[in-house]
Order: sequence, then structure tokens, then C-alpha cells
Amino acid sequence: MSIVRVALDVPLPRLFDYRAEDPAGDWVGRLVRVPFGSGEKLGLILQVLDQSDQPPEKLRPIHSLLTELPPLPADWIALCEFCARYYQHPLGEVSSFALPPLLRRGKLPKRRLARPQPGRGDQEASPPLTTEQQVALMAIGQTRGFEAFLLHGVTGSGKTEVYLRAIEAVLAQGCQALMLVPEIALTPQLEGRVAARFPDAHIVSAHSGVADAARARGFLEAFEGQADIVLGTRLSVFMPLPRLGLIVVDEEHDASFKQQDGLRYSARDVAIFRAKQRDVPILLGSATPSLETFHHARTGRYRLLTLTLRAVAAAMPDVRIVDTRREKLQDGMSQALIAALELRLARGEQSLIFLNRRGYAPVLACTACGWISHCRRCAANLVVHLADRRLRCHHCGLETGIPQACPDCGNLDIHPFGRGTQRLEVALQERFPEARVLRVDRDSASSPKKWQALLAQIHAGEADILVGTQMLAKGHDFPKLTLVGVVGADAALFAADFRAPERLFAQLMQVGGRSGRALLPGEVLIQSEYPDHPLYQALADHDYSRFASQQLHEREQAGFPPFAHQALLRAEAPSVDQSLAFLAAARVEALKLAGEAVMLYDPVPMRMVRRMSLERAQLLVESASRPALQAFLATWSQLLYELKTPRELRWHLDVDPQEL
DNA sequence: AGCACGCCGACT
DNA sequence: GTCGGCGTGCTC
Ligand SMILES: [Zn+2]
Ligand SMILES: [Zn+2]
Repeated sequence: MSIVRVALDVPLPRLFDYRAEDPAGDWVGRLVRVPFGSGEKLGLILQVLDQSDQPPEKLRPIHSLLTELPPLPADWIALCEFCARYYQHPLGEVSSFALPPLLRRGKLPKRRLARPQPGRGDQEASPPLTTEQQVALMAIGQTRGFEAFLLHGVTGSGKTEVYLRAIEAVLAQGCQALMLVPEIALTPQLEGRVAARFPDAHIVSAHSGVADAARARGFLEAFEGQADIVLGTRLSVFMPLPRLGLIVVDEEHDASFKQQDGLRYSARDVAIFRAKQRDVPILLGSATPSLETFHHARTGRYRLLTLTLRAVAAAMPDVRIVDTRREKLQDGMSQALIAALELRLARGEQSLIFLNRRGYAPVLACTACGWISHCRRCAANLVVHLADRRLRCHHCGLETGIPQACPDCGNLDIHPFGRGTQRLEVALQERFPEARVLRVDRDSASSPKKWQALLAQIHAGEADILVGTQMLAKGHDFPKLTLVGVVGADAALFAADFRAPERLFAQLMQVGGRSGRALLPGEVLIQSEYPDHPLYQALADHDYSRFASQQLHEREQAGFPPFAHQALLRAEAPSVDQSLAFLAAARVEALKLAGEAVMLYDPVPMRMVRRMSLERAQLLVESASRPALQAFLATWSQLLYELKTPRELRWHLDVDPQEL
């Protein structure tokens, strides 16, 4: 009698053994139906063994083997095992997550006919390369096996062209390429561009918007080697790719590569593991690399390839910091910005005002008693959405109507305070009645369809002034756009999070890059009360390296990443005392095993304590040594599972957390 | 996380 | 008497 060791989608940090009659040699990697408790579950066979460490009477026989699907390859299983180990997550949950939902339930997609993919016509001509692009491609082409490259190049310097050429080269060798892009960048336009460039390649798109059947089909096409290119969001880092030859991570600094719930993985970091594991090169591209990546490039762990020039015939935009200390702003805008807008309107060019705050105003307040609109489920204000006359919580979705009078004192004099995109839109429309003002944020672009419609409208030149959040910052080329105004950026300058400046710089650099891409020179006006701040000065000089060096210096002084490695234990419960009590108990356990290499902080309530009626707290763990942190987390998390906790308390570990 | 079992309150 | 509330314990 043999034993199979199975990974099951349950939140338990262990595998489960079952009896099996006569397992064949190819059982490892297959899906299997097994009895579990009172029901049945689908699991993944990880090992076939002679005996179990469980007492024989506990062992139950498997129900059935899923033979429709070939066994998942060993390297795919190893990838899941790495994620389980690194992110301290149950292996069964990882492998389940790595499968498309349909396969997770043991179903296969209906028709698996080879889609009429290849042969879409003529290949789109590739533009000529700049010397810098040639140098980069030469370096990439010369590697044999694993090597990580950081392709650092400003917007318009032709990073995408380098990706496409590098992909072309691996396809020519009969290999597959995996290209990861941020959620917001995976648009029909990008898919179209890749498809036009590789008319004979079989391209699979993978993101959460793809329907279940199509996603499963894409997975199988990648798995069976029919797919040549997988283009997708962070999910697609888990695609099995037997002929993998290259991984590309575009906008590698983008926050959407880190999953913020469940398995809290960073697709960029998992991609690096994968490239190493499969011994293939990986290309990380960005105009504003994450400081982690930039640090690795500086210290020689990654190879730095730089594109300094705009490949398109256009100069860098002129970036000016507008000092707003001495000036009375009009609707949040300076004279300089208003004049610049007028100029663009007169010339028939487009302008964009970037304000990273949606809604009409961040809060509604009573001038008599001090009441403010707050969410009863969260420690947050309800945001005024005047466009649909609602108050809305941006954290839990709670909605109410806008009260006519103060709910506390009955005062009729209640006002929206502060400014969001809706208010700016209204103000601009009043100031420039003849201009076509278009707001682009998550509210106006609530579905992919509406988003595409807005983009089409912008491209057709049917808008003069765009008001938008970071949605507008990424990946879209607006040829008629020559002015970018930035409003209200200072708030992020002094945020509590040590990564806030890094994010702000990246965001402003990116949104600034929207202006003047084609033949018209661009201008960027950033309004600030701290015009001399080094972050703005570096932006004005287009000097990412100077900013990054200064930030890295500060991080080193403070002992922050990338000079330290962090993990966060978070807890949430109906009361913050419960959360803190759990963390205190966890800390006691940790003290028993933490050596000097691992630093344990005190449990503290989270910056926004209450969210969706749960009160949250966290405990930071830090070490200069990654292996020391990993070893500590492995034992600690085992102890945490054994800790007795109230039913209503939930906890998780976040390795390499993005926000503290 | 599910899902069973189990032991006390109020309803036909 | 029993229907059902959710506390606690287990899942190979
Ligand atoms: Zn009041
Ligand atoms: Zn809320």
C-alpha cells in the first residue's frame, strides 16, 4: 500500500496523506479527489511515499485521480513551494491560487480547439533602434542563463521596443516569453501592439478580467507549450511555461505587482526567483525603478541598462515648480497654472491636471458644531461625491445620501471641505466655460468599457482639459497633450510611510511624462509650498538617480529597506485590544526564538485602526539578514498557528510589506 | 476556512 | 419534549 502526500486548499500549514492502491510513476503533480472531513476536496499530489508519519487508522483512501490533465511540472510545484516558504502561506492555498479557478474546481474548459490564432497578417515593421537600445539588446542577447537586467529609461525612451526585440529573439529560438505588466497597463491597445508585432505568435492574455473558461484555456496553452507569449498581470507569474526563455517585468516598481490579500506575493520578486530557477534572463523595466531594484543594480546584482534619450523625436518636458506660498490660489490653482491652461486652450492643445484624490471633497463638515462626515465602519471620513449626490467611504464602500442639515445640531450651514477631482472639474468648467473638461478617475472610468471610451474621446481630441488621478499617469500616449499641472502633491511629501516620497516621485515623473511626447514640446507645472524640496528639485532636473541616491542614503541611515528586510504580523478583530493582545502573545513566542539578528518591534495599532468594522494592529519584524528573517518566520509562523485565538480574530504575515 | 458536534434558552 | 443559537475542535 502506498501513500500520496496531497496539498489541499485549506488554511492549515501542513500537507495531508492518503492511501492509494498502486500509484503510477506520473502521479506527482496530478490533481486528485480526496475525502476531507465530511466532504470531498480537490488536491495536488506532491509526493508518493512508502509510509506516512500519520497513524494508519487516520489514513483514508483517495477517491479518484483526475486523468484529464497531465501532471503539473516539477518546476511549477517548486515555484509554489518557494512562495509558500517565502511568504509563509499554506502550500495548498498557494497551489490552488496558482491554478485558474476552473481547474481549481477540477473542471476543464469546454472546447479546447486550437484557436485560429497565428497568421494574423503582416508583421508590423519594427522602428529603427537608437544606439542605447542596441547596446541594451546586445547585452541581453549575450547572456546565457539567468541574469537580471534593470532597463532604466524615461518615458518615451523606447523600453517597450527593447522588450519586443528581446522577445522576438527568444521566439526565434523556439522559446516562450512571459511579460508582466501592471494591471492598469494591460489594455486592448497593448495587446494589439504585441499582436501586431508578432502576427505568427500564439499570444495568451492573463488577467483577472478574463473569463473563467478563457483563463483556463490560456493556462493549458501555456502549460502545453502552444502559447508563445504570455502577456499578463501579476497572476501570470504562475503560468507553467515549459519552453520559457525570457521574463519581462514592465514598470517593475508598480504597486499592483504586490498582492494585498491572501497570498501576499510580489510578482516581480517571484519572477526573479523563477528566472533564476529556470536559468533564463529577466528584464525589469522602469523610468523610476523601485529603490530595491535600483540598489541591486548599483551593487552589481542586476545589470543596469540605461536609456537616457527619448527615442521619439521629442525633448524632455520643461518641469517647473510653482511656489504657492505667497499666492492666493483660485480653486486650488495658481496664476501660472491658469495662464498655462489659457495658452493651451488658445493653441488648441490638451492639458492635464493631476490631483490624486477622487470625489468632490474629502469631507463634509458642520461649521457650527464641528461634526464631520465619518464612516461608522471605518476610521475614515465619508467623501463627498457631488456628481451622484452621495457620501461614500473609499475604504469599505459604505454610502449615504448627503444630509441637508447637520445630523448632530441641525445647522443648515454644512460644507464640503478640501478638493477632489470632481470639484476641480466643476471649477475648471466654470472658469473656462467654452473648454471641454473631462474627468478621468475610478468613478468616471468605473468599467473597462467606460475607461476605453474616455481614452478614445481623449485621443480623438474631444477634450481640452483632463482632470485625473493616477489612472491617467500610466502607459497612455496623448499626442496633443502639452501641459501637465500637478495640484495638491505636498501631502505625500510628509506622509508617515517611508516609501511615500518614492511613490510620489514615481507618480509625478510618470504623469509628467504624458506631456509633449510627440512633436509638441511639453511643460509640467507642479504647485508646491515647498518648492526647494529635493524631491521636486530632482524632478525639475529629470534626475532620478540623484533622488534615488539621496533616498537610499536616508534609508541606509535609518536602517530601512533595502538595507533591512521586513515582515509584518497583522491582526484584526472587533476590538483593537484583542488585536494587540494577540500580537503581544505572538511577541512572547517570538522572543523565545528570535536571535540577535532579528529585531522585534512593539505591537501598535495601524495608522487607520478601524476598517470594515474590524480594528487592526501590527507588529514589525526586521533583520539585516534575509536568511535570518526567513528562518525566524518559518518557526514563528508554526507557533502562531498553534496559538489559541478568539474565533473573531484574524491574522496574517506580510513578508516585504509595501506599506507600514 | 468549513463543518461537525454539543449543550442551554424558548417555542409548539 | 425539540428546534436552533454559536462556542470549540478537527480535518490525513
Ligand atoms: Zn453641527
Ligand atoms: Zn468605511
